[in-house]
Amino acid sequence: MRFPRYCLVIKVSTVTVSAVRVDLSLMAVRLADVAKAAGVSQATASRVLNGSDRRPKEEVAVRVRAAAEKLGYFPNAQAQALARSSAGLVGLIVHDIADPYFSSIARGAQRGLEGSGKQLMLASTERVAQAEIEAVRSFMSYRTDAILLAGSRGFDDDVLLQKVLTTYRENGGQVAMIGQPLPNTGGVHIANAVSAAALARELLGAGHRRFAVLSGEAQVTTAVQRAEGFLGQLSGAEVDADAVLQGSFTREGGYRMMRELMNTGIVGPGDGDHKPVCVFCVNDVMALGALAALREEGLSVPQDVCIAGFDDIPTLADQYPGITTVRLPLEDIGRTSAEILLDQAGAERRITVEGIPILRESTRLSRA
Amino acid sequence: MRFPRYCLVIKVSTVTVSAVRVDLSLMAVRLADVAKAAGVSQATASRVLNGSDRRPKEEVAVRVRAAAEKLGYFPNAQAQALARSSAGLVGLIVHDIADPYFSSIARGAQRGLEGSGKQLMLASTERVAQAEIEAVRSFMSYRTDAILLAGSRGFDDDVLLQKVLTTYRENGGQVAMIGQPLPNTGGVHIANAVSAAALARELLGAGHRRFAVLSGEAQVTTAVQRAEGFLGQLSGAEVDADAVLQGSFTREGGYRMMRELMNTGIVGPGDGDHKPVCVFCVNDVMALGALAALREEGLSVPQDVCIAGFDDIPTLADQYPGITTVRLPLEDIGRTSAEILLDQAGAERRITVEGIPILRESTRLSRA
DNA sequence: CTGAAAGCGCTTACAG
DNA sequence: CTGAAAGCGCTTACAG
Repeated sequence: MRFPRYCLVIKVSTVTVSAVRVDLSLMAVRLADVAKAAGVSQATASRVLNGSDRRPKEEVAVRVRAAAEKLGYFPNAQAQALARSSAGLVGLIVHDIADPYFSSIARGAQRGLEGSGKQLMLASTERVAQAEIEAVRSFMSYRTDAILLAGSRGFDDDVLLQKVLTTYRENGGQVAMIGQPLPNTGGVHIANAVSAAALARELLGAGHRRFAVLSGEAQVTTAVQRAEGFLGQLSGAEVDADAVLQGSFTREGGYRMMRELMNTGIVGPGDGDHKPVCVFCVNDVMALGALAALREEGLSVPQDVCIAGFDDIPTLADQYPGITTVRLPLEDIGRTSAEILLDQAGAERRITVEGIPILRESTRLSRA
Repeated sequence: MRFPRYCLVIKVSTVTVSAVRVDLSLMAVRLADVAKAAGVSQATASRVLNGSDRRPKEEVAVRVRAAAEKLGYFPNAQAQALARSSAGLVGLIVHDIADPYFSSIARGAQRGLEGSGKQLMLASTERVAQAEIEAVRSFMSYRTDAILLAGSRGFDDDVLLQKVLTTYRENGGQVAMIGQPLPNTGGVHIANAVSAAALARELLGAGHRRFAVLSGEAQVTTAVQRAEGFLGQLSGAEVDADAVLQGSFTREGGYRMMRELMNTGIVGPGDGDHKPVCVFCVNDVMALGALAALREEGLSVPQDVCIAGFDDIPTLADQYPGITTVRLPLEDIGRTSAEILLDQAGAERRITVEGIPILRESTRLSRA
């Protein structure tokens, strides 16, 4: 948005004559214009309009507000940011805004910011580590008051990421992580291992004895923790998984690994004698991909194969049969982390949330 | 992010001694610091670092870049915005970022901005007209270069919204609409009526003769246009819809209206003699809600009832049976509208996209 | 090619 | 309570 510099404000209004619109406004109204119109100093106008501990006399305030209203004054947030050394901005970094996991969190974050006067800047990094770091840099340039980082990250990226975040914090920026925590960083931590273990316990309790696990890349901490938590619980019950695969932490990854499970014969049409294998996918999106592979082969859930995910993304509400998962209060998580950031004192506050296993049709055993 | 004002930069670095980290950096590095370190004027440093038509000598440039790198300089985007009268920001306003329709568009918009150096500001308005206007005001304050408005809006809100957008444009801001166009506004226009008519044509061609339409609020232009386009095509074929309901343009709305359809007996278990009713929901989310209602009553799709939506949100890929819909290239739409904004000359450019009917299982007729 | 200086639109000690 | 003035960190004519 470009505002010409040297010109007088004639009048801010639009005159419509038939189909012809004559535009009379030439530039944005500045605080100085409002002050002049109200017959006060710029300092006073600022105090009336944009908040201050000093409260001008009500009579003056009324005049200023009237002038601002009449001229259509909008404070220039950039100038305010510069003068105040605070931009009123919060940056949110997600892997993919089109992924329901992240868009739910984003919605929560947006809600958490409501009424705070802060605006959200969004960066969707497409899971590229470099893009994530670029996003942090950009947010630093914009002097965002805080940065919210959502999603699991790998060990390797951490060095660079941490370095830049450290710089950010040294300059007074706040950081909150969602999901996987980074050292010295507050936010909402998801108890992946424990929650996955709870799911395994429920599944065992429901009578399952045959399992497979579809996990994500070895560097994706979240994937690893979920898989390990799940497997740990199994071995505690003296149960071994038939297979543990490792692939991409995405829908496509779930699809491919399930295909592999079918190719190797670990998963196939039920013979009525054995219990179906219960396949734990370390996130819901992967479970959806796995399901697509099963459907292509005409295998039915839960008769031939049982399936479980993790996250309880909103998409699952429309799945039929219902898919067993671990419920995470995604929107709340987003909201809470925004609130943590807003709460100055809570800079280092860290909250841990445990997921709740939800057993649905997809893991229902027909025979005891 | 708060930067203390009166202090010297000692050194920007982090010394790690075993587990103890000693923080030596005290404030953000300014351009003046870099200039001094490199032994040049601030003007020269600016030209080297932040772009300009004037190109300083390479030897000097090298020195400046080295100093910037060494000190860890980050340009202050707010100051740049103030000096340049351009913030490098694009505002995106959606109804609900957690809705796949909007999050797909958001992803596209983000991609369209990639490499342009522009950052995205996001506002999710929860379908509250007032929030939408507030978002525009806020974006105006931040002097965003452009605003992208996604989603259908009602007639009533338009007056206020248009007024504020007009002010915005008068100050040089660009505006693009996605979906429903506003007068004098460029962007990506969705040909709702035509596309819905095309769907009706396909459905008729597939042998359907009994229809019901679940539409959105009367003020939601998109809903009205889709319903009318669909019905218009039917009457052209001398077919009357059994029912046309009007409710909320949401998943919940679809659910309720389908319940009503069942209560009034318009939709029910197939008797094998009649063709099932084909229910057209004016968007996919509504179709999903309608489907949920059908499942609760144990009705099957497409045997008892056929169903069709509109949008082809990514969620549909995981529906089984597949749901007939009208495909909109959501991500492309977002990307294109961002590109339109980036293209200065194209301020008033308007692109129209037609949806493509995709017939899937949910409308398959078993008998010819 | 390079630098001194004004200006972007605000806020906020500091005086009055 | 109110105002004059300096300052926030940049960019960019304007001279040299």
